[in-house]
Amino acid sequence: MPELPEVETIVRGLDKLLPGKTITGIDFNTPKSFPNAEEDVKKFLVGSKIAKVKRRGKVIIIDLSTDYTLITHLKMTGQLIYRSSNKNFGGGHPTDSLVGKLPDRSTRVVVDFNDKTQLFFNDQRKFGWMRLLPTIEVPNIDFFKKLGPEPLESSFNWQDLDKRLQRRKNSSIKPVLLDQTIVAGIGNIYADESLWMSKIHPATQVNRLTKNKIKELHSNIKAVLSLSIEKGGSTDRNYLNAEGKKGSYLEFANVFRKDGQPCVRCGTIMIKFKLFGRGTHICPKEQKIVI
DNA sequence: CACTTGACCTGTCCGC
DNA sequence: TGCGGACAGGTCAAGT
Repeated sequence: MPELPEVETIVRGLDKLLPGKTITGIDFNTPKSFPNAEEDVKKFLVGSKIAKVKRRGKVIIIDLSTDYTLITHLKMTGQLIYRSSNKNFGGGHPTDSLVGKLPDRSTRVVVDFNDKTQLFFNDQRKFGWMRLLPTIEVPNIDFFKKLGPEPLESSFNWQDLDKRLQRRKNSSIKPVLLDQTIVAGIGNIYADESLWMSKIHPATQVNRLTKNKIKELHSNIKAVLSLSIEKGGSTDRNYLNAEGKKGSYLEFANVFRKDGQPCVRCGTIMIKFKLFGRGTHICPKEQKIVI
């Protein structure tokens, strides 16, 4: 589910809501979703205060005031939803979020705070996880060690992208964009969108891309991710932000889930097909494979 | 090593 | 309505 813009939206929401709160309890019963031993988690977590919520790539990092950190990967269907109270739900209160009463059957973890508010980690497909680890260990986990640069940092220039893409010069561009060790945070939606904007066929070999195309792709990746953050991310089916609300980026998408509709640039009917196991959307006229 | 495929899960949608 | 199959935004491990 969530890619960089969705994770960024959740993080911004949680960072406004959580810092300063003290954890008074935590409950989880799906070992896959929280692999630490329950007694360790309770011992190290209960009584500590939330210091800061941030992210790296698609991983959410919740720093505690102790030497511990809670990290979460939402994978396809994970949600982190904060609730100040359940008592208004089901009654149609105008400020209610779009989810119903929590916990529900996909709730994997519940964190309780001192002011009676709660954080729910919901994950229908159980691909996601939450882990508690010493803060000093966070940069050492495999995922972070191999992770590529943050595409929205101003230091990430087109030459960086070029150099990293060339490590996979015989591969098609789309799976390379999805590879988190090349660039962090791009997923299926924003790969399709940035390739459409750059008029690049997703199966094009990296070594067939001109420097100008890579320059264009670099700037379009930044543009697409920034616009989506501005719109609160993409809600296709599962995604909700920290307050349980949807994102509206898909209303502004040009190609993702737009198969059967005319391309806004040239009017050609856009198509969807499977590429390396992923649903892939293109304008068949403007995105041609360069041989 | 570079590259591709399948597995991990559950829910939903579509065609018969 | 029921049933089987395909599909879903992400990563890994295992295969070639």
